[in-house]
Amino acid sequence: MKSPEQKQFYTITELTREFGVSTRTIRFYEDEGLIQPIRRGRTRLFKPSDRRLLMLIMRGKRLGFSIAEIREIISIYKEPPGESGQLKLLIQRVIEKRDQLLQKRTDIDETIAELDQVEEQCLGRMAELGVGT
Amino acid sequence: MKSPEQKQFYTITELTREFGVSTRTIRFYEDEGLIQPIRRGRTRLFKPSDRRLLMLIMRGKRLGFSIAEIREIISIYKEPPGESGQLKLLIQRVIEKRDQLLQKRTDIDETIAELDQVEEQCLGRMAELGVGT
DNA sequence: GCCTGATTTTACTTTTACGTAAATTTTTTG
DNA sequence: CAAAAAATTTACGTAAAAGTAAAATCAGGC
Repeated sequence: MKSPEQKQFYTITELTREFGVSTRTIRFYEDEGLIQPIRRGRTRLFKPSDRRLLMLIMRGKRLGFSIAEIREIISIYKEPPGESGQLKLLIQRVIEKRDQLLQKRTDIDETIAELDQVEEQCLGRMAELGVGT
Repeated sequence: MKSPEQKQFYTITELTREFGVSTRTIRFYEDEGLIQPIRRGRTRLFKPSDRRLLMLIMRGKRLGFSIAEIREIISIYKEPPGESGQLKLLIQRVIEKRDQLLQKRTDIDETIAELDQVEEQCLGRMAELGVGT
């Protein structure tokens, strides 16, 4: 059995529905060089690899990365490990990005901890008032 | 002994240096109602509480939250737990924000895992080449 | 008390990430 | 094949988050 729904190609509107964005947005990402759908005539055809790139892009957006930063991240995945000097550079870039992400995770954990405190206070106050949750 | 460097007031330039932003940025946050420094004449004086708010703002920015979203988060902390209905609403808002943050953390963990893989491949390739890290 | 540098206000500009509209294909469907 | 629906190109518009410039004002040191 093949994996579920492994389509050859996706149309632009299929992808706008899946990711909840407009055609303008997807074409914008193409203009920015983040994806390169092939063409049949003028119409764009998106391969599964384009779809995976879109998933990466959306994830980057959720994390507050700019298009430029998302481009960097994508290029890290693309880079074919070549010559030794390049490899060292690539590792440097990996380390940088990971540090950024670790900082973000710290920020998130702190914020969640604070929100937990607020919630606890609320629940305590509600218990005092004799209110059910 | 008092805690280290507990100043009464900070000037705008002290804060720009500490947070690595411009005066324009700090005034912009004031215009947006995120902070409310007091005035001596026309000059702004920032209290430790304003400084703490700026820390919250910067953290929000690092996480890719918009000014509007940062305003929401700040207002969660400010909200004095009042009446029962309000408390329930506040808890709802806490839960929403926390869900957003948990999603972000998932995104981060996935991205870090992928970066780790890239790094491993690089290191493997370098070992093949007989190159030291 | 004046000079120098910091601060403020006002207003126009810029960049990013798309939105929107119009005119033109292109594709699909009856 | 004709009509409708979908996709494309081109171009201008916009909101958010500041940048920047100019002119005026203020504060602190000598």
